[in-house]
Amino acid sequence: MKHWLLKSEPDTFSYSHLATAPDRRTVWDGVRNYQARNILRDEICQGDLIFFYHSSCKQPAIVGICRATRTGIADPSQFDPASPYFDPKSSADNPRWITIEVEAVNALHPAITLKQMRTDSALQDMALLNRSRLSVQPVSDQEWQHIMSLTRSV
DNA sequence: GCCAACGTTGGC
DNA sequence: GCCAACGTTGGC
Repeated sequence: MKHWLLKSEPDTFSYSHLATAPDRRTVWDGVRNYQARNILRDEICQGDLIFFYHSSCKQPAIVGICRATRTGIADPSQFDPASPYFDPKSSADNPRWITIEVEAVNALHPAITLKQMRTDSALQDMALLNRSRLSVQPVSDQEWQHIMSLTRSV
């Protein structure tokens, strides 16, 4: 099983939004970057565990864990003209944006802040620190285990 | 709000 | 296919 990291702006969709959603699940819509799409479409497998990261906020941090419950979903927002993520160049028989469904597993206490990760020698190769704009990222087994050792999931 | 990094668009 | 212009992300 591989590990991943998803970014979300908490003002838009926070970990607690996920944890209180019906079935604690949501379709991860709105990703419109091809590299991120390729990871969602080709690499994340059902059952994979994923860090939930809060970006563009006061304290950027990994705040929870979720699990990929379904894969290969055509992002419904690409077909919705009222959505900011509408893509007129996409079609139902050849959807451009493929995503996953995720389910909340646990919040992390404490959350692991970006600041803390930046100063942790075990985490210097993290994509988060080096490919900071990518909104769907791989997390190595070592990085995952290390971060888990710094916190407890509740 | 600023701005660096970097992805995308479109003219040529 | 190049690359300048432009748009977006996201930390600070």
